[in-house]
Amino acid sequence: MKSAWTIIGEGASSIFSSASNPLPPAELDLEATLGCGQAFRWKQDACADEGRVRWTGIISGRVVSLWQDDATLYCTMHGESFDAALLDRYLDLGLDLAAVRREISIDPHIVAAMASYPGLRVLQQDPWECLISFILSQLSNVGRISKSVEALSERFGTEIIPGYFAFPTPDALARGSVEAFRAMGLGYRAEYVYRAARKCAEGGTEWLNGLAQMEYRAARDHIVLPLNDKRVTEKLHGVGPKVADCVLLFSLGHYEAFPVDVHVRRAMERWYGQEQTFGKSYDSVADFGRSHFGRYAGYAQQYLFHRQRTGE
DNA sequence: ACCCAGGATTTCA
DNA sequence: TGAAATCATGGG
Repeated sequence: MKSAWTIIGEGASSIFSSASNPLPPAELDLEATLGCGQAFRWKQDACADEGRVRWTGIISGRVVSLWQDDATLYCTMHGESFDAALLDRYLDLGLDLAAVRREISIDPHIVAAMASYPGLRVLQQDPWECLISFILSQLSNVGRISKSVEALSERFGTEIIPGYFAFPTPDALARGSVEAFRAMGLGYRAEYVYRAARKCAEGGTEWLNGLAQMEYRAARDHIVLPLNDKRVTEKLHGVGPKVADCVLLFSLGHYEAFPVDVHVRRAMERWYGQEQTFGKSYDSVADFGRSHFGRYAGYAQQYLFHRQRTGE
């Protein structure tokens, strides 16, 4: 997984550029990628350089700003060094997006979905932050999820520079409490967050990161155990198949994962309901998504999700 | 006041 | 295996 892009400059105002290897606009659409609801901490800068929209967020404890023009992606990263590998991994720049689009272009509906924002990329976020974010996502909405993640960061995370907080480590969150989380408006998800924090504070996050090395289905079964499984005491609470799929897709490189929420179910029934009758179970939709779109089904899912939410 | 939200768990047939 | 009730709350 080596990036095709080169880096120019170093330090706090480095430029992540494509000078010797131009970045096709269709390879990265910042607005679609950072604003489509797969990550929750990116904000558009009100005053952008020369009228361009700039996005600022936190990647693994580094404050990062991104903007672009026709052929170049610019990046500034707060701190002493410019970590190109960090950005490369987060944006998954080693993945040939054009090849992915080609591979999932197997019907008019998905082609139409991709046409509006061909540069929408699936991110590869920090698994721990991704896990908590999507535990918070259940029966919620993108705006509220963002507020909750931000609130947790401000209260339990380290302040990197004034006003910018790292997402809290498992240890930091485990120093909180269900009551405190509730008071912050997390609702019944407060207990899920606290238990996940305790588990990862005590047992580490290696087991979570290690899921990237497994086969997709084995990885999901490792997170979501059957109710009568004897290892149920080790189970994460508040993590069912949908949240698991989000974590596997958005942070662990499992492009086959096909998260099915209300929007995706709606989209699937709307555009594929003729050829396929979906049952009520989660996997009746998710399995069809995988068999229909193949190994990059997760990408198809994200395009359909985005179209269903923003399109007509 | 009413409905919906990037669902999961528990209960009961 | 599979419905149905329950969960806590902000935002439209």
